[in-house]
Amino acid sequence: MPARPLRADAARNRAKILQTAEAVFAELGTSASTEEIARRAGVGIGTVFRHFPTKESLLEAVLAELVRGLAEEADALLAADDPEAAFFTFFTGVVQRSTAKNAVMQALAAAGVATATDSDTAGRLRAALATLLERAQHAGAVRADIGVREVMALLVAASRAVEEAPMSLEVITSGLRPA
Amino acid sequence: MPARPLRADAARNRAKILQTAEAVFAELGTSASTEEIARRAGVGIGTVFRHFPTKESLLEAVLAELVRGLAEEADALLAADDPEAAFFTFFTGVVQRSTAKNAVMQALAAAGVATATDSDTAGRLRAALATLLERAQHAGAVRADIGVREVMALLVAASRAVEEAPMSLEVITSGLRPA
DNA sequence: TAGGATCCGGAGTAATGACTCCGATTAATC
DNA sequence: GATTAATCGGAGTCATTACTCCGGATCCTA
Repeated sequence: MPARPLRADAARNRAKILQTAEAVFAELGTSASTEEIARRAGVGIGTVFRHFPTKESLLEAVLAELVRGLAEEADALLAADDPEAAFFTFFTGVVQRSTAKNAVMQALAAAGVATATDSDTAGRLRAALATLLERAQHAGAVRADIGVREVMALLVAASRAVEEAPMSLEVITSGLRPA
Repeated sequence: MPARPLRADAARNRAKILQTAEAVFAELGTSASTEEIARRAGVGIGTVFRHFPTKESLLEAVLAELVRGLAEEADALLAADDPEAAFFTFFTGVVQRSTAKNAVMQALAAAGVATATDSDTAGRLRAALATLLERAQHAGAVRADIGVREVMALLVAASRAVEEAPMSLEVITSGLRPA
């Protein structure tokens, strides 16, 4: 993306910071200090702020990474044969894997997804999810009166609830099925 | 509760602070500053800290108030005839009324309810909710494989999801019904 | 209504956290 | 290996907050 490619050490640090930030935000919440992230990443604070001039921009970058992962997953499932399995695999998969990522998921919800992430990726996720949903609805596996918006809200809700009571996921997915 | 009753102005201020704090936490999140609360309540910062020596203690007090309200509501519904209506009235009522209180609800969930509140009130809520749930389950209106823990987790989850997508409440309550 | 106990207000303190700056360091190029 | 431009590290700045302290205001009692 930048006109000149990053120097080797710069690229290494940038990746390390991003990866560490994701872990720290997940563990300590989005209010974790930038210094903590720098320490764990093994770099100076200055380095963090050169790559991400603002704490918010760092959060956005982490979010973008997350959304990209989700989008890839959804894309992959578009090829599946069984629309019901595809949809519910995505749903439960995301929820179960996000057990530790709730702080970020929360920020994701608050930011409305689209605004915080580069809209290409967010759009891809949204589009893939929309297709998964439509197919599942068409196959009669998911109630017809909800949209992508509801599914995303319920994804976030389920992710949190599952931490408190794992059975919640079952309740929510069962609620997604036609009455 | 205190050996000596509070002076009139002290009692007035205490109540005003509690009430203001609930509103501010709901509007700005639990990270809202104590000064903001003091300003809106029309008292000095010192006054806030005399009544609640710690910000955390203030949050706990607000939480206790909230839980007390919920407990009363649940108690009131114990007298109802129709177990199904009683349970779902409580559930949807709490969710819809909590639209603005999510920050506190969240803290409530994080604190595990029982720890943060004086356990009497929390216990009362828990007991009343347990009864509502059991009766509804006995009447075949709610799936039998969940407990109070799940219901509370889903209450919080639904409260958040409803803000993003109102239809989510429908999905979750429908998931609570037997398969 | 006077006296004393209680309570109030808000300037001040200490700690924390986001962000800046620049001398030291390192990677790319010859 | 020498040069230079990009990058790094972390001490320092500024703003924000939770919390303290005490002179003055307010309430209760006799």
